[in-house]
Amino acid sequence: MNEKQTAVIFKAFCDENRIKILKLLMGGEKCACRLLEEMSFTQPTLSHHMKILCESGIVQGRKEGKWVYYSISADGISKAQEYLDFLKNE
Amino acid sequence: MNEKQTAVIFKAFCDENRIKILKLLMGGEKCACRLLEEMSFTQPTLSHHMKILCESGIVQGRKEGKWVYYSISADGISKAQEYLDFLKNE
DNA sequence: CACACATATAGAATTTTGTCAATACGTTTA
DNA sequence: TAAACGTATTGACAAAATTCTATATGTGTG
Repeated sequence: MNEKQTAVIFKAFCDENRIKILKLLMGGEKCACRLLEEMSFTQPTLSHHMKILCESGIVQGRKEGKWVYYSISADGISKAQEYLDFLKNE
Repeated sequence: MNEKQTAVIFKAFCDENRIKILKLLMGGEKCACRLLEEMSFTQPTLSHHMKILCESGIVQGRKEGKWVYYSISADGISKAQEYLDFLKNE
């Protein structure tokens, strides 16, 4: 994994609002509209953050009719964990 | 740990150049001047990145005479790992 | 003490990121 | 089919991050 790809993964965690979104998703899968209720910015901004979270692999989206349900991806987190393990044990 | 503090920790990993610096530090403690040789930016820019890495707790600096030796902090990485564990197991 | 060297800080320029309003797209429902 | 609803995209703007040059600070050396 190169430097750029690693940075993309961790982009998920370097913004305060995205950490808050992840906190909300810890309670389980949530639809975008429910996340929006808890955040203090507009719908396009949420959409932007969800894109970054999905690109990082830490979050996954599932479309169902009009709604998109987001949840935390254990596999995505594992990738991040592998990097930290690697960094620690050398 | 609040959202802001978490974001500060992970700032270490969300820039390509900082990932490269961490990679260099994986080989063991290195002085700033040696890191600078490997990077393709100026000395003040390195200084800036090292400040962010130290503030995140992922890197620690040790001053010796004119030189500053930087190394990876296992404790810092553990903090990041704790957060990822927390995120995963809910 | 004066100079050289390693690093840090200040301030400015540039680039990237976060945000919003407007609008497009896709799906459901009347 | 038209309207309503949830989400994504576009484009503009503001804020933050990255980078540079110039300079300051601190430390060792002649």
